[in-house]
Amino acid sequence: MDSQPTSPDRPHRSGCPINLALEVLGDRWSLIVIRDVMFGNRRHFRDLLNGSIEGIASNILADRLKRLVAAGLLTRRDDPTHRQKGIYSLAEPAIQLVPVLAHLGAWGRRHTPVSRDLAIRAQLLEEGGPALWEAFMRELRHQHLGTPDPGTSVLADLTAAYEAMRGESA
Amino acid sequence: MDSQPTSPDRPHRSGCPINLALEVLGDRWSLIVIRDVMFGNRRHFRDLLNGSIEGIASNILADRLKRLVAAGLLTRRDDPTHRQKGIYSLAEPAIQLVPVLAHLGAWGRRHTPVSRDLAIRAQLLEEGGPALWEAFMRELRHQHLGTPDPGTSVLADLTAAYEAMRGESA
DNA sequence: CGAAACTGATTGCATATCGCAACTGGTGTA
DNA sequence: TACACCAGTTGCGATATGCAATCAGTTTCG
Repeated sequence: MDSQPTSPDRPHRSGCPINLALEVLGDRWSLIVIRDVMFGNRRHFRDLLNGSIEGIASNILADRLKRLVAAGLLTRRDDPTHRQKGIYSLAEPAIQLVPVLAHLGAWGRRHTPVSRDLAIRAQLLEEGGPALWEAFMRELRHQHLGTPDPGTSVLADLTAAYEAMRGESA
Repeated sequence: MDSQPTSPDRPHRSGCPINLALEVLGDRWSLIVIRDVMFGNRRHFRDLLNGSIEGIASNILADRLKRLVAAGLLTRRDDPTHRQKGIYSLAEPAIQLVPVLAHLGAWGRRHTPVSRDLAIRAQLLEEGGPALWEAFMRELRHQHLGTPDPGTSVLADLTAAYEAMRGESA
């Protein structure tokens, strides 16, 4: 039984916004899972487990999904095509992490030894700026919350750029 | 002997910018320490230990300072007024976390039960936007890296607002 | 000088979490 | 019926955390 740094009943360390954000997201896996749901559109347990380039363990994944659902960042609903499967979706708070992830990616690109193919999405996201983030967030709301189709697809562009970059260096 | 999730010799989980950023910052204390150096201008071990509203333990603080110095986010120099003291300063990579912290604070303010007084700085930082962040970063470079005095002081404004808010609710 | 207070840390220990691998019980497919 | 696949759990050794006590060197002050 994995329990976590911030269990629902534990008192908060402080009322500071940065601290409280860290109490939810401040570990080595939570944002990785959100990233994979967001940019990789991985919606099932197995997708997230097998598609994880960082190699998340199944118990950690199970625990993080549980926690993130409890924290209101993800929602889970049954998959109608498979009785056992659950479909995980981003909730609005997670969608509002787009600017955080964009800046975090930009920082990583500048200050850590990133690989070229994996950095291209961060670069496009950074260069697109707040306008692109907003478009992306609209798209995520459509995909995950069922709001009207915004028409454009930032995600497709990001994925295409990544695939192109991957093909190039292969 | 505390060692840490990302020791210098351990291979990286992946070359993804977000992952690599998380390998440096993805724990419950690293960004708290950076926040306190940045916004609280705490430059000594004891300042950080005693001033910590979240109550960081001394061994964790010692370990994080060591790690952050090793990662190039902080620098440490001897204090000329006290042979034993070290003065910790933000290095450029840490200063470039300002937008990340601003967004993270904004997110926390929106989606977690923040306290009013501690949220005011996040609010001002959010409302100020990128222009204010740049001014703040120039100020941090002056304070921590010894670049020319930019004249303005964002930090003073943030601190004053916090003090005012604290006095109000007292 | 010498005691007391303060400095940046370190140590020991109980508890919690992580990472890994094996496993469980249920489901879809042929 | 057999088999591959599914979400998720369990057990366990290694590692990290939280807490209190402690350490040795430094400064202060009588």
